Amino acid sequence: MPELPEVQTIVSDLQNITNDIFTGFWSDWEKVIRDENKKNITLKKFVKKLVGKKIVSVRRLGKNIALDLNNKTSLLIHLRMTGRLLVSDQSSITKNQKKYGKHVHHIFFLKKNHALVFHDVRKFATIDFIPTNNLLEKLQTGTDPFSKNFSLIEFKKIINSKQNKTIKEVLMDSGLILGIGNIYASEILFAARVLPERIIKSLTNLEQGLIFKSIKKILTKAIRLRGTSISDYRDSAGKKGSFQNELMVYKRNKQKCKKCDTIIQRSVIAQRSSFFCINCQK
DNA sequence: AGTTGTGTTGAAGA
DNA sequence: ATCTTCAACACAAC
Repeated sequence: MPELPEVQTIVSDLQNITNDIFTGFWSDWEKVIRDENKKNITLKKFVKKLVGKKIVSVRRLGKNIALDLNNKTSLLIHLRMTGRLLVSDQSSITKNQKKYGKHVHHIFFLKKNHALVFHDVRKFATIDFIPTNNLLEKLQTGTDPFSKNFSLIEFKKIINSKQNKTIKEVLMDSGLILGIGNIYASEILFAARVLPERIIKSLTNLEQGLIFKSIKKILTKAIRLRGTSISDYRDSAGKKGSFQNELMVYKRNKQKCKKCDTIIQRSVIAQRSSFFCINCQK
């Protein structure tokens, strides 16, 4: 679930740990810890590089969380599907403890906040240790919807580079636009009154403008409501967001449309579930 | 009880 | 090169 609004919420929460210092690290799934060339780093090496370093800033880069350290390196964390980063003030979490919670796979120990606990059911999340200067070149090349560059003209240029793709695929292509996943793609297209299967070249100028506006509107609202907690997503205090209460179509197939009572349908586009109202969207 | 679907993304295969 | 498929893993729902 962590798409842009969820990652943004966590990054905002993690401003609390800026200026804190790493005192240790534990992991039982070290294969996801890598260097800038995506090569695995041994736990020993990683700990040695990390301990004593101060967190100088926490940033969102697409769906990634960057923790910048005071030695010109950064931890680039991607939560993938089920990752959670929990700031713990429990002194009960100690380095000597043998067993943590069932799905806790990494723990960063901190001087002031005790610990940053990394919970990940499916173990897909990644931790990359990268020189801060090389961070941007290691990332997806798409434009962030909240960057200054993301104008209507730029948006049109981006989507029209994929004339024969469906609008839903293009919205979710992180090489083009950053941060939109399966949930928000469906919600944005409902707000824009455009069906997800529509091919780019079939979209009118008006529809492209509506989709552009809906991207900002839906993502902004979702950030305000601290994200969508359907299954795994939690903020850094372990609390749920509340955008799941505002979903118009996502996972609402066979239910009535909140606007017109038509039954919401599900279809598969590029191997991903898509949800839409055949009456509200054209 | 076995099968299917799940938020992501990059690596492998065509 | 560029496109599609699949693997990484655990679990819930059917």
